[in-house]
Amino acid sequence: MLKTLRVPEATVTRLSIYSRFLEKLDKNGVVSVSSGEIADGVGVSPAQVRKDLAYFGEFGTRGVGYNVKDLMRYTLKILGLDRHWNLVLVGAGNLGYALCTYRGFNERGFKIVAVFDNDLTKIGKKINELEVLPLEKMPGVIKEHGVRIGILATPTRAAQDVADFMIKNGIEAILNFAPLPLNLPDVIEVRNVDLSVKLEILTFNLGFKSAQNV
Amino acid sequence: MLKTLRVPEATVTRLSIYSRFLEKLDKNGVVSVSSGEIADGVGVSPAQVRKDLAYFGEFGTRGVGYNVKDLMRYTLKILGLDRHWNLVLVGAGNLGYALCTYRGFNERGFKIVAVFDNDLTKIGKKINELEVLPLEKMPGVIKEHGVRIGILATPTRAAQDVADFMIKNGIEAILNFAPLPLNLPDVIEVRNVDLSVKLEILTFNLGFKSAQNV
DNA sequence: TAAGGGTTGAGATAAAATTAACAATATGTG
DNA sequence: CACATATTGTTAATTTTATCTCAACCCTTA
Repeated sequence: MLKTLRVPEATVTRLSIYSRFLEKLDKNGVVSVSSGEIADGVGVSPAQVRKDLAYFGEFGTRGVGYNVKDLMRYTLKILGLDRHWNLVLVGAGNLGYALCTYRGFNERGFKIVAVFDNDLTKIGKKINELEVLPLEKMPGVIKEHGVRIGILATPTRAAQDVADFMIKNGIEAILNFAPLPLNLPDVIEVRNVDLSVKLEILTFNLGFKSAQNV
Repeated sequence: MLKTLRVPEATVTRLSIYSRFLEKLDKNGVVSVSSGEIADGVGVSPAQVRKDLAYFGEFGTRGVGYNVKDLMRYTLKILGLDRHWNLVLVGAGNLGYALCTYRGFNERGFKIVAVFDNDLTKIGKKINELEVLPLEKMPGVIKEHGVRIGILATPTRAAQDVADFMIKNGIEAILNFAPLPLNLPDVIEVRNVDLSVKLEILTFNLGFKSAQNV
């Protein structure tokens, strides 16, 4: 069914944005939408929207546009969000705490089922209804909850070891918040969320702007 | 001096990665490095490293490579990190708290000088040595500390209004953690850190992988 | 039913980014 | 010094991504 050959990652990223925008439209009772309206809503071109969708099929009606609810469901399905995903998180520091309590994950069907840390002062503490567990409990949790994705929110120095440990226990994909390039087998999907990189894009652009004015 | 015409954003992103890698090499006492070693270290191709650097000048020596300390300084300078940047942060929730205490910002020369929130239960509380202030105090803080960049870590519903308020008070660039597209003047630099988008890239890829196997 | 306006999907075109190739240059060795 | 090896910077080729264009199609209205 998926006629996907190779989908640019930028397309997947935008699809995620489209789908959230469509959810908002749907919540507001909007029934039909055009590529131009989606484009305006999320800040891309209408052609881009249509091209992105074209990787996966034909979802609209010529002369009419797209049915909001249908397109929302299609996009969610394409992203693999027509189901729930159980996650594990390692690192019960401030960032780990924030991620555990982040509403945005739940809204998209993600559930953190366990939090791990090796810091004895953190083990046993509660984050919402979750108790912080020692790393050694991870294998059991992964099996029990069918976890395929792990979130890495440890200090930088621990990140590589923890990532290796996750993989040894069957984790297939890692969302990495530690600011270092992980060295992992190619079959493992890794995406980095580097909190300061985007800040540095801002400072680069501000600096460039100043230079232009001189 | 900068022979910059138009630099791809991906190049700036990688530059940020390179510069952190170079800092690590420097800390480890490494004096000289080749584009191939940088490439291996951060997971890109050697040609990519050289091309990226070529946007900004000639920093290496043919047949030899790059001086680590020099290249580190050049990359930091290009990114605008040869100075300190004062930031303001709005939203004293769990994410705001985590960002305030995030070491990675400090390490790169960023300093959050004030935290704002309009939630009366949060105003007055302390995050490290910073007191959470009401939004109305922002104009003064921005002027006093020469703040040009704001971090937005509010709930989604408040994000647009807060962004408008920041801009009205002179903020030129925003790092937005709220999962919605902000509608702002073109002169304002905005970058979004969407915590769940990258998770959705992972689920997309996991789903796609399964599909391939069928 | 015919005409006009709107919108998609897809192929053609253009632009941008990445990779490859190689001349130029440095170092080390006999 | 001559030669072999290493590595950059730059140009060209390739690949990838985005934009443009327009036929096909839907809907409304007369």
